[in-house]
Amino acid sequence: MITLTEENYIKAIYHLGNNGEETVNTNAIAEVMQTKASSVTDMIKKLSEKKYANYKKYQGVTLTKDGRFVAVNIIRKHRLWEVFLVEKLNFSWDEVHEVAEHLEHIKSEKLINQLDAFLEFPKHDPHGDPIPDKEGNFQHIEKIVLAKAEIGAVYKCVGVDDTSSSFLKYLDSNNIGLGTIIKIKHKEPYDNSIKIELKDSEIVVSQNVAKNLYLKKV
Amino acid sequence: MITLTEENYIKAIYHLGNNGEETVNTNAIAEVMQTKASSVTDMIKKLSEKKYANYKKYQGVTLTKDGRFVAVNIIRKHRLWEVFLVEKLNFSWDEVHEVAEHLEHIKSEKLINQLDAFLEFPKHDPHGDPIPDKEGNFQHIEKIVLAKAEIGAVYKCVGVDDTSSSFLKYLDSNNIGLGTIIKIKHKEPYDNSIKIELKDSEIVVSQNVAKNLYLKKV
DNA sequence: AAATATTTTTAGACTAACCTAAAAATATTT
DNA sequence: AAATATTTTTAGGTTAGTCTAAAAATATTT
Ligand SMILES: [Mn+2]
Ligand SMILES: [Mn+2]
Ligand SMILES: [Mn+2]
Ligand SMILES: [Mn+2]
Repeated sequence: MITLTEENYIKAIYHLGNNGEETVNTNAIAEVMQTKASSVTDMIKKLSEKKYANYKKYQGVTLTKDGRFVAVNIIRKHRLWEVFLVEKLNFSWDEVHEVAEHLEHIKSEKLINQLDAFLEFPKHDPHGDPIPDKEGNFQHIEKIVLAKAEIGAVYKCVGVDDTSSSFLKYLDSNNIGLGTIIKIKHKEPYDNSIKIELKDSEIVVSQNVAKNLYLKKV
Repeated sequence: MITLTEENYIKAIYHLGNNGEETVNTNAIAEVMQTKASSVTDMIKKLSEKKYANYKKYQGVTLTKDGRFVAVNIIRKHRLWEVFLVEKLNFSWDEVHEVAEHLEHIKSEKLINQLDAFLEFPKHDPHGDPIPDKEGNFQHIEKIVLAKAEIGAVYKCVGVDDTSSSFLKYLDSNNIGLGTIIKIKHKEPYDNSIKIELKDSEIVVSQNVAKNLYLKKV
């Protein structure tokens, strides 16, 4: 049996370690989990005993194969529920994350596989993130961050890094969504802001925005 | 803040007390919650402090108005999710209860109201139980139990008391579902079994079955 | 390479939800 | 109305997940 709290730690370790590849340290986990480092140490020990994590004192933590599988499965559920909320229940993309944080812990194979079918096996969630299949496989989406885009080139928006409501609402208010086509007009060296051309407007976005919006060349 | 465990106790008290009307005693709660009486006492005290229950030592417990509202809301969520599972995800009526036990604790007003709309405001769940609206109101469904049906009369099946998978599968295997029309042929005084006529068969059901199937005269 | 700073772990405590065993209250028999 | 049985509560303990404060290990500066 795996608890809800254990699941959340595993997911945090997976994301912090760049999809379960790198070692993650205690303080980083404490920060995203909103707890103290000492609590994290306790939990890492437990995850290690349960064979979800590899842990050597003072040396950080990585996920085992089992741990990665747990993580990918929770992410699958999270993202499928996000699609459901947007596609079927008329949520907007800035409202789904919070609810999906809870729905992702419902344990029923049949539920999630039927949901997947009901949604017609979507490949990405409302933020452009890939949805793992039953076996835990998913494609890496090709994308670059707006901050590193070439001047003059034309791109399609394919994802966001920050999924906070405030960022997504900002994008909404500037008519930027997944699929939106933009052209890079100018990069301002002074503050790293970027001027982009949209369908019928031209706007300047801050470095902060430029670091959180993913693009693909068209 | 109300915990998942508190919610489950409140729901149990509501159901045991005949929709929050009657006093419920400690042992009865312990039985349905699968815990010990001493744990129940602890929890009742907590619910009483939080104003969800009225409690006098040794005198059993009733729900307050707040407590009943919590209960009805969880039941609303439970039953809407059951409808969703059957109508949209192709679950059968004997598979939904378990999953709904978890889904009923997801806390999001918007989620449940949108789900309600998506399902087109269903009035009952897959077991014939009424679904409370946003305000917590629901109609009492008129029904009698098969055990008390009149010989010779014709009825429609409108609900079940036992929602266990084994009972529901038994009904399935005998082609009895909600909406099925039956005629009462004979009551056997020896063991209280009842002979009923279906569309193209005649079967004898045990007292146990007769006590768990609800009917309405047609 | 020593001193200092940072990170991580340990030690000991707290709360929620549970347990067992014993005591107290209430209900039922005699 | 006593005696007995049943129900409920209390007392004290356990586990998961958290905390603070202090100790230990590692990293960075001087
Ligand atoms: Mn999300
Ligand atoms: Mn997402
Ligand atoms: Mn149910
Ligand atoms: Mn039901």
